[in-house]
Amino acid sequence: MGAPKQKWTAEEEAALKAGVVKHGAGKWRTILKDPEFSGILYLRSNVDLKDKWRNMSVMPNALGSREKSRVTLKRVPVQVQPTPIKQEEVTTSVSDVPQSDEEMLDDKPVASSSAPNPPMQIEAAPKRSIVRLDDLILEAITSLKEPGGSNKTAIASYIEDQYWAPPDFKRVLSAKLKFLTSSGKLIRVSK
Amino acid sequence: MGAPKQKWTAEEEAALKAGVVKHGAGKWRTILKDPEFSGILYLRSNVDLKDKWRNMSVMPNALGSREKSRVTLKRVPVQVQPTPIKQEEVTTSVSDVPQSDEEMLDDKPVASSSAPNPPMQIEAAPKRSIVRLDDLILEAITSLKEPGGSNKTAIASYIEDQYWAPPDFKRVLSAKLKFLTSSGKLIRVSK
DNA sequence: CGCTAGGGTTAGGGTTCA
DNA sequence: TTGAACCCTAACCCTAGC
Repeated sequence: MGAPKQKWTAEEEAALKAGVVKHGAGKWRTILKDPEFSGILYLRSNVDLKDKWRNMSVMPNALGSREKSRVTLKRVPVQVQPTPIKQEEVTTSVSDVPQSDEEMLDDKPVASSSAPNPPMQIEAAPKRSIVRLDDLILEAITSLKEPGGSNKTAIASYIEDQYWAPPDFKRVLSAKLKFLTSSGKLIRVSK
Repeated sequence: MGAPKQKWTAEEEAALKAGVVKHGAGKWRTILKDPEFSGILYLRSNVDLKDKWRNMSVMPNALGSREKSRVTLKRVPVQVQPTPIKQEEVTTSVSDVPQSDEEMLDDKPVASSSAPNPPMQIEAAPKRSIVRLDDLILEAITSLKEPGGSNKTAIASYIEDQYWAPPDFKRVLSAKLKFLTSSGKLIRVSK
């Protein structure tokens, strides 16, 4: 058969994201021919880009499928243990951040009054926006391509320029960047 | 719950084998739709076929040759790797179609004049080796010192001789050389 | 033909269960 | 503990419509 199956690397994903920012989603052939990305994506086809973008855009499990109380429940067994946070894949640049991330974004007054004994599992489903923010930051940094790392302001400007941002976005971003850098997920953010 | 685990019968296994002989491994849906087998395999899905074939293909206690590194590579620790080339993961999505285009690059001698790709500033993650591959190519060319530049086969041989190379290394190298020459980073010299 | 969108299929890691 | 059976889904294929 043909190719054994090539997993996308973080580098390639970053290039694709940057390419979409620059040329727009749907301009796969254009992105591929852009010298800025061809060096990284030279092994991929325009269709590969399209497919990858499609499943990158699929948000983590859309809730709603209540028809299965399946596997997710299963992984509760050991919960008393002070198990260290499971390490994520290291090859990712700004990876999906494990739980301890909430500190800055969780202001939500989730009104779940009569919860007798809330199962404080590590498992939940909240951090959608957090993952998203990681992606945006990555996108900003890769697009800005400033030697030595981009500064906070530039990153904020970039994101606000490309997307709609909520009123307190700067505060959130600031906290996020602080977390990412202090935890070693981002090398450094100048200034 | 739903599926109590359906053991495969000898008849089903025979049908699967015959199906693979007739249509080839990987053509699971095709096998399933073939009237010759659908009467027997009607309880199975294409995925079932694939899984069963995988199980059947597992050789008894094969301490697989060079494939043992798979597990080791799964989760890369956070640190700079001192080892030479380790893992490449790439390939075009070209199927078994005779890409005459790519073959034309074969045997074309090349000489250097290169420039490395700029690394990204996001975190010292184990990055995949586009840069390293450039270095290896350069090393090969300079070491070989062939007047007029080295051809692709010689470069591949040199690298494979000096380092461990993944199974589809030649394809990767081929694509890389094609990119480097077409983008002007390597100058092709007529033999 | 080349390209993109979108549905369909496969490959391979992971999980469950006897 | 092991391996067969089954699940999840990224990666890849096929094809209609332009």
